[in-house]
Amino acid sequence: MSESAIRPRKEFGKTIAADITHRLREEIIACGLAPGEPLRFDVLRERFGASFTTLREALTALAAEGLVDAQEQRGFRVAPVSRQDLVEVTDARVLIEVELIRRSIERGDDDWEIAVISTLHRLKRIEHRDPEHPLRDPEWKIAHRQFHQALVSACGSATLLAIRAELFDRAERYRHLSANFRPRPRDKAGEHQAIMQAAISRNADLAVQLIETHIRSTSDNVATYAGHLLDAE
Amino acid sequence: MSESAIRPRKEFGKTIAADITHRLREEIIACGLAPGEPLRFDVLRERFGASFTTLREALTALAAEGLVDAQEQRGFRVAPVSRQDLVEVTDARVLIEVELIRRSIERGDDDWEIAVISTLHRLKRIEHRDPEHPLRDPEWKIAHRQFHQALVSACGSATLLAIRAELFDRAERYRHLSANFRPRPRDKAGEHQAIMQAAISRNADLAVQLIETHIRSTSDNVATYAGHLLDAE
DNA sequence: AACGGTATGATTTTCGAAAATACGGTTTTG
DNA sequence: CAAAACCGTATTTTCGAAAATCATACCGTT
Repeated sequence: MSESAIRPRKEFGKTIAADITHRLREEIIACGLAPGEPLRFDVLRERFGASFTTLREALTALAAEGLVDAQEQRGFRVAPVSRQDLVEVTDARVLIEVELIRRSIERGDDDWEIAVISTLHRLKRIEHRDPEHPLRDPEWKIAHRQFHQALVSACGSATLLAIRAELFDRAERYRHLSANFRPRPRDKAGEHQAIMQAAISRNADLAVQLIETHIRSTSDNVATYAGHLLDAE
Repeated sequence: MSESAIRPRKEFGKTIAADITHRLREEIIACGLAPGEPLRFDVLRERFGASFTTLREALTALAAEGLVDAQEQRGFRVAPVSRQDLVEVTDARVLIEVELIRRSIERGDDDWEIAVISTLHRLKRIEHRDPEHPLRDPEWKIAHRQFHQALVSACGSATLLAIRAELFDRAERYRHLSANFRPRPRDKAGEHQAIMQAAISRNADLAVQLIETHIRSTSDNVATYAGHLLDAE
């Protein structure tokens, strides 16, 4: 039953507003819309084919997520980037992700172990198939996100998971920002493997330490190779 | 120059949407709109005097804050309450607030100390003036919020402060929920005083312990006296 | 009576026009 | 000459009507 010909757009979610929100979010994270760039309605209207009101709703939602900056009576713009913001996001991620990993290792059942193992497996297969700059590959991005999501999925708190997801998105935008200037991705595959093993063997202290290093070194990488973009604002 | 006759409403923020968002948030927190209650546009339209679109924008923003539940194609409703949600909110608050108190005590300067002392002073004066159920007094609510805000204000992370503020709002709704059934407020004044002293004397471990107890006992109170409302959903 | 499908009314969602506001360049005034 | 006031344009913000969708009651069939 192919409905793809019937519904022209609206790939995600039932309402147009939810779909636009999703597409805008993706585009901001991927830096297809540059940080600080003004988001004028005429432009968005043409680009996304939705009306003022619908776009406004999407922008409002993204403003609450921290990806868009709303200036009352003066429109919206893509949230600017800065060293300070990168530090804050990294810091908050460590605080929360560390706690969620601990809880997941404490509470995770068989399904959790299976999810962690299988998402890592898919991630590795994608990396093997195409070992170059992974951020350019949408499939890698999804698989990477799902592996990290699986790791914390057994924490038992939807509230903290939602907060974590927002911070993950904000951090991923910084990764994209530096992707064009980074010489070579470091050994992420190995790190992911080690994190998985620590988690499955219920070695919470080790998993926590690995995750913290993983997050911080990614952030350091961004600060190093995209530094010129962070100060220019 | 009294403009109050010119602009009929719009007390907070420049745009109507921001104002409606603010008023709706207050009303949901104060349980003037009951948890789970459907938010139909006709009703809201009459109550707040704004158009569909403007209301929709406000509801979208509040949905991102976790105070409103958006069901695609089936409208909005006030976010439901539950024991599970109360536990999650309490838990997340402890995790974050404890960390922010530590950082504030570490980094707070003279202005921070002054803010902590003066906000507590105002809170105590209001309590002294009118020592009965404080949640009914809007001034007490504001002063109470400002004291707790001041305590963490020197943490240095706008990102974490924003998350903390959302969780504070969600927790305050639960406090209102149980306010009508609680026999007598316990000795909050004394707790606040002790927290202030621990913070000012830079005794981080003590301050952290007091804050955690403060948050958890408030939550326990809610669970005890509003338990019937939490299970009924 | 039970079931499935359909028409009807209620409600949400989307749209583009209209009003309100900000921006930039020009003139006016002290 | 500098600063303030003005005016036209660009842009955002708000509105209510129109389209889309959902919920319910109704009807015919088994």
